[in-house]
Amino acid sequence: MSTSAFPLSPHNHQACMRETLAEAEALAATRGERLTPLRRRVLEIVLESHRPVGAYDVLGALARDGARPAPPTVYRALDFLRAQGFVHRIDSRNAFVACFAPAKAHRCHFLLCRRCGRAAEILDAALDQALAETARQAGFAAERETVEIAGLCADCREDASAGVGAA
Amino acid sequence: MSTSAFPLSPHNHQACMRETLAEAEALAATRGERLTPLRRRVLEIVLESHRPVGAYDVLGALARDGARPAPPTVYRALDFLRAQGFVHRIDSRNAFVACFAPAKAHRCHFLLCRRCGRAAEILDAALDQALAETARQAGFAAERETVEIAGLCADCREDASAGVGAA
DNA sequence: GCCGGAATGTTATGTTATAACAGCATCATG
DNA sequence: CATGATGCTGTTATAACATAACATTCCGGC
Repeated sequence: MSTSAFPLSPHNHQACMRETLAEAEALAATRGERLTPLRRRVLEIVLESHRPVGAYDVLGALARDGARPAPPTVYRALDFLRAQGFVHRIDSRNAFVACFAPAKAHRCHFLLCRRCGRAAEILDAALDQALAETARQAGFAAERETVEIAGLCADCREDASAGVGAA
Repeated sequence: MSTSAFPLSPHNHQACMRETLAEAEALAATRGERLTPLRRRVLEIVLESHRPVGAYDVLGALARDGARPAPPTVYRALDFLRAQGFVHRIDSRNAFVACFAPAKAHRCHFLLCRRCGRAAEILDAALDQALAETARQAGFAAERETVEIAGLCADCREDASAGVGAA
């Protein structure tokens, strides 16, 4: 019954990934940018969950593919994907999460569940407005924002209270 | 003429430091916590500017004092100071900044100027409210927030436009 | 003096990220 | 086809940030 920004827990993630990947490919083509096999593979790896993954986790996944790239290879691919808005960085975790709506221009604000580990992108006009107003009042020219709210998502709150005892 | 959250540029920083340090000492005493010489010295080092400093910068400063502590010493002191609210962590920079109002309970939201490097703490009820409302709508139980807005502070905007040409 | 807990010291290592340069692929153009 | 420009990837090395695990010391209360 929650109006959660998180994906429904048992959603069809295969379809979710496939569609997002297709969207990224279309966007890259439109922009004349090259979503090379390596970049595409890195994006797939990050898309595999709705949880932030570390650069070295990506490195590990590539290693399991058989390639044995060094860190710069991964960081370069991630830099490209970030520049395209296909992936966002979670500063409070030194990790990266896929964007599941790369076509929409948006600010990158997140909810991070400490229990299930999922990251949800927030799209909230009132919050955007409040941030803009805060900067304006200080005479500050905002260029980039890091907004990450950590806590418990709706699903995990329910599970936790169910686990403790009375519903 | 800006209502800047940043300190006035040529403020009396000696007094600023001294007062904040005294406030921290009083708070620690009240709480029965021990602001030892090491912790106090680390706090002084972080207080020396309104810019975030890295843990290894602190380490360097301690080394110049003559002590040669290893990283855990610095991280432990910083952990203590953070727990007391005397220092905050800037996630987007892996760095630490002093709190100049440690007695006031507050959420830790920052403006970060990319030109002068200063960090300003934001105290904005409307922003707090918007963040709370965003979480509430998602059924999310917020526990900690990282809010860091990077850009140009009012002083640096003026300098930059002055530098370019017409005032 | 002695004990217990907190603080600090010490050693080693884990984790995240980038600099610098080499090699190779792709493609437009002569 | 040769050529050179550009951009992508590979490789080596190292920088920057952070913590685990255990030893020692400090300090107050008894």
